[in-house]
Amino acid sequence: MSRKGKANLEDIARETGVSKMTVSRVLRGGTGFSDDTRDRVAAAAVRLGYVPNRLAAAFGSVQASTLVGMCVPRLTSGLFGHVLDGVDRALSRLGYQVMIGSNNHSALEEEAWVRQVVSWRPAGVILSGRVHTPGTVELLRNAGMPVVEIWDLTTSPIDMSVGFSHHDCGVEIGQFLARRGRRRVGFVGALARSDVMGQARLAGFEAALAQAGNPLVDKEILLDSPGFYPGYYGLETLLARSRLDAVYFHNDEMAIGGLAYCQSRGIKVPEDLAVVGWGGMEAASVLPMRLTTTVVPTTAIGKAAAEALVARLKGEAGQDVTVVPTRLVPGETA
Amino acid sequence: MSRKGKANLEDIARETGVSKMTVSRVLRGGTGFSDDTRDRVAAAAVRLGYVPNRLAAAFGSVQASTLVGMCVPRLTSGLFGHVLDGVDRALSRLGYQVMIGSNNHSALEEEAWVRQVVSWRPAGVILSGRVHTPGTVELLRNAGMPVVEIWDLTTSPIDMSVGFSHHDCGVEIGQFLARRGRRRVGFVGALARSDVMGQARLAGFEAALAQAGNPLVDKEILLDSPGFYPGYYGLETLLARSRLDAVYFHNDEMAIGGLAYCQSRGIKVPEDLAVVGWGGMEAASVLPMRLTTTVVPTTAIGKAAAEALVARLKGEAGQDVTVVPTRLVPGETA
DNA sequence: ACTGGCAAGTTTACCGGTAACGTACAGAGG
DNA sequence: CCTCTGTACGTTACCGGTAAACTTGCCAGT
Repeated sequence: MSRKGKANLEDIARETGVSKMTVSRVLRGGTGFSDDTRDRVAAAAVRLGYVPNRLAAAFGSVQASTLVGMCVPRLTSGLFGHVLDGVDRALSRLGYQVMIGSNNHSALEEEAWVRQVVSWRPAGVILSGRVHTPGTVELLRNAGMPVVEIWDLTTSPIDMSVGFSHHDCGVEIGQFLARRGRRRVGFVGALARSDVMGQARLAGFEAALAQAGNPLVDKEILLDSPGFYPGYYGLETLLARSRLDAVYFHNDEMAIGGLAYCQSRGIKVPEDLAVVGWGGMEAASVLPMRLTTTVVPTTAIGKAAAEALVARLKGEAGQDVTVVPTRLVPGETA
Repeated sequence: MSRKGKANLEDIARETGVSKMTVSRVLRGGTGFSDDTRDRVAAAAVRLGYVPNRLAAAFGSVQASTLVGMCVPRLTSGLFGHVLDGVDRALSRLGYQVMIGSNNHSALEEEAWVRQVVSWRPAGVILSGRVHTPGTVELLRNAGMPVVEIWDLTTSPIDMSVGFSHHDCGVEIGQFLARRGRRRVGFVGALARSDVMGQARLAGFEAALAQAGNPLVDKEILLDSPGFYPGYYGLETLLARSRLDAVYFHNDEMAIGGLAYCQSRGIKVPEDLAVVGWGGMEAASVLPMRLTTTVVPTTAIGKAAAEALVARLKGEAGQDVTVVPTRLVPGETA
């Protein structure tokens, strides 16, 4: 055995009396060897406790990498956990491994991550969002590997895009509230400018409200991360400033926080105030009062992204832009 | 430039008029070169758009890998999302990359994942739980790399262990309910036998109740995954069978489902029925009624695991077993 | 008997770094 | 003037697999 005490192809070759290359072909399930050779090689591999070396494989030939990089804004987000799950399931079934990263909603942190991951020469990369630094784009273009941008659809992707339009989500809710006769509408958000996609929802929302003749009355956008407490206090702040009959929240967590505030102050939902969230987190559907929200097909997006990536790797012709539609699910809060 | 159109060390060396090795040393921030050489090499690297090749680096030398594998039971779990975040933050700050996997609470799936990840010759591996197949253990021992088992503490780890005792969590809640005078206690769980750690909590819970003289009256363990609906219907089934004054749930999601059931049936919590969860999910603390639960320091566990791993890699003496204690947080439901 | 063709291999030349070791040169010390 | 020492590099030999080209043996067809 080699000096590291670990068996390699050459050790198996020596054991079996064939060449290294034949062992390589057998272990990768290729052709060009007899059944007898196959069995002897396989037996020797088990006997010697051979562990394949994907480092050497990926290093030696350009297109042998089975590594895929995936970057999400925050790993603690329930939604992205499901996206990640969809990606991981689809890819691991096809023999790929996933290297993760998070960018904290920052294009700069994303570039830093891309720089790291590209140095591993992955087969492809999945990014979240459509906003990237010029450095990121250049790096990925030069690398010449498939790139899938998920979550926020873009018509001019770096390479491929899978998701839906955040802007349209906002429009849909704006129209929905207008149809329901809500006239004094507000918004509670978080992460300030850094969450570009939340901003897109707000922009669509404002546009739809303006179109309907009842522009957004007031908004409260916290610097915090979009959780329960910011929802609670954000609504408190907003209602202290403006009289409203409907509030659209950054996401379901914040909306639930808002509902808690309403309950604590005796504000009747939906009579006095309509509450709408975004995302479709599981908890929202078992609350005493089912939240009106936009359900995002998280796992499906992950799966579709993985499949688009692999299709491109296999040279199959796929579409560059895949729309995975969201669904407005009316609950009891609006 | 080389045939692939991408610059490598040799291209930079040619540009700069030094050797490949000197370029390598400069780019890795070593010693043995003049300031002038450093500047010229760095400039050439930028000019040629050099992208490091970690594949070659990790392949060429045994201890150069900056890859860490991390396997969790389910990527969709909110708790593990936070653990993953803790791991990722700590490791990426130190220049490591994380390769993820999920095993769906199955030791066999875990072994399949370990087999894949080990073939990338990572610097170390983080596993969730203490139950592994003999194949997994052998594979990791032979690989001779640091291994951290997190989440469920074990006194005889493969290598290192970071977490807490699930059994003790169960004991603590059992004693807590006994102290509060609950006499007819039940349990609602999920995932049947496959979630070994949930089983451990149940075992500790039963032991503590028996010790207190009021053994567990009844339990309902579903085959489903531990979510809101299984909590709802699990409690319904259990209460149809047995009269109870307290129920311990597999986790907070299920407990919240149980609370929803209580609300829908007019069961008064905690007067008629005490409800206790496990995990400390954020949503549980903003419900109309704060859930009594065990809060698990998820991010801290991830961070501690990452730090233990890196300490071992750097040859620093660290402890093999790190306890990250959980905290029983009494709410309004028990 | 000769040739062509195929299955079943072998041989060789890399891939891009890094460790280990070798060496040229400048300045210090005797 | 010569040796010694340290700095700043250069050279070489891998790491373990893969692609591509080449060889061998066997059989069928003419």
